Amino acid sequence: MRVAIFEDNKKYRESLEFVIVTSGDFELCGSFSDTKNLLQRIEALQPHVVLMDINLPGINGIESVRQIKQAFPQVQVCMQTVFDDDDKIFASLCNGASGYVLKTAPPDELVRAIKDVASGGSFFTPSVARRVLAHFQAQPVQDAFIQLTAREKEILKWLVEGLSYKEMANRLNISFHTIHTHLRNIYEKMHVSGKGEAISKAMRNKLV
Amino acid sequence: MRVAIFEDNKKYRESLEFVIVTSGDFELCGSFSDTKNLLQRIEALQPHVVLMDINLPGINGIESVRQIKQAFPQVQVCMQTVFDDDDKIFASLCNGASGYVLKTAPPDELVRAIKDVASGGSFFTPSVARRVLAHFQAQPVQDAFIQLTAREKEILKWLVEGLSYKEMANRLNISFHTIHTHLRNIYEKMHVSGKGEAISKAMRNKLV
DNA sequence: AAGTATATCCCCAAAAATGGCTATTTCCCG
DNA sequence: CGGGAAATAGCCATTTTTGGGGATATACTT
Repeated sequence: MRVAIFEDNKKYRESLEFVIVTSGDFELCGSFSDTKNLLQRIEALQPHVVLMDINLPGINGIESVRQIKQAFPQVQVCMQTVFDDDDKIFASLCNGASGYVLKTAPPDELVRAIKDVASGGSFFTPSVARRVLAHFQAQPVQDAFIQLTAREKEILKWLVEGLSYKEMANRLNISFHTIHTHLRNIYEKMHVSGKGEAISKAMRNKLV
Repeated sequence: MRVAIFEDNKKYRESLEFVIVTSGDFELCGSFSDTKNLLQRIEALQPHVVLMDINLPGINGIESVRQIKQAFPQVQVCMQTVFDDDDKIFASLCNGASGYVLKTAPPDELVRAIKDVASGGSFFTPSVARRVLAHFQAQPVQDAFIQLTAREKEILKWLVEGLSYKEMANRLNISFHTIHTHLRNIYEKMHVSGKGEAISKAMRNKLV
């Protein structure tokens, strides 16, 4: 298991190196203080996992992970930082990072994280996991009591796709009038009065 | 650290009990095979962490976590299942679960998960973490080159809100015909042919 | 000065959507 | 068995949307 490090703080970089080489499970294939020639280095070293500091001089860690994942999708990147800052977490994760470990984490958590991401899983340090979770739980209050039947959901789905009554009737092999009736019922259940409101409410409430 | 278990499979429940009592860090305060009198039990036992099977008879685990978190927000719930099914993962997490451990996970992972959630963090088993991550990285392929003018964006916004041509005309103090013209231009720029497609494309591409 | 983009307005006619009302069949529940 | 939900289908009339032609004014660019 080949691991590469990008970390500008010399002290911390050396302690990372120590953890990696003494873990017994990894081979340290590179350790750098900046992202110069980033892609060439990755290309040459062929690491399985990259440990990347989120605050690097020059091109920062967030942009780096994007570049790495674009050029080498099979390389897994695990981010590291002292701060657990929302924006940076989400920016990193959206750009392709597979893990996020705080620098305050104990060595065994780091080892664990590397193993997890290398084997195709992901690892979040608990405080980061908590923030990721908050994102899901902060979803806009859904109108809970919109209870559509299976048929109605299907028709709503096609409505959102942009089909007309006629097209839906053809697609589902039922009469135009039936579509009409269903849509009337859907609008009533959703408390809306037309296509426009129905579609945006459906999308916002994830009814489709 | 008080831990309660809800798990209908007797064998597995007993092995959970064993892990909890032998870990040395936890006090097993309750172990149940169903969710009868759920809230009363929680009330009486005052657990710090609840281990909840996602597939329980009667009221299922997903509904249970919702109820627990609503009545006792300070109680941390960690979900367990043999399946790592997308819908259930997200339903649980959105309903307030703080952790998600597969039943195939080794005991030390379970212990770790309980400690993490008890201390205010969250824990995802690596495969679950990977799926959570996938949700962030699944950026809808944005149609990059839809260049609307400010006025067009404004009209599109109201269209998504569900306003009719007439209502928009009133709102913006311009003629119905102007709305008509703008929408024609908007539809052409967006490569759509009607309200329905325009609204869903606008929402998907975050044009509004 | 000519050309282009933007916003505004208008006519016409066809196509689509909506709302009120009724009706049949099927299937499930008490 | 009777009642109710769900899916199906229809009639009628009105409103809304859409696409095809225009047109004018203003501002900014070349």
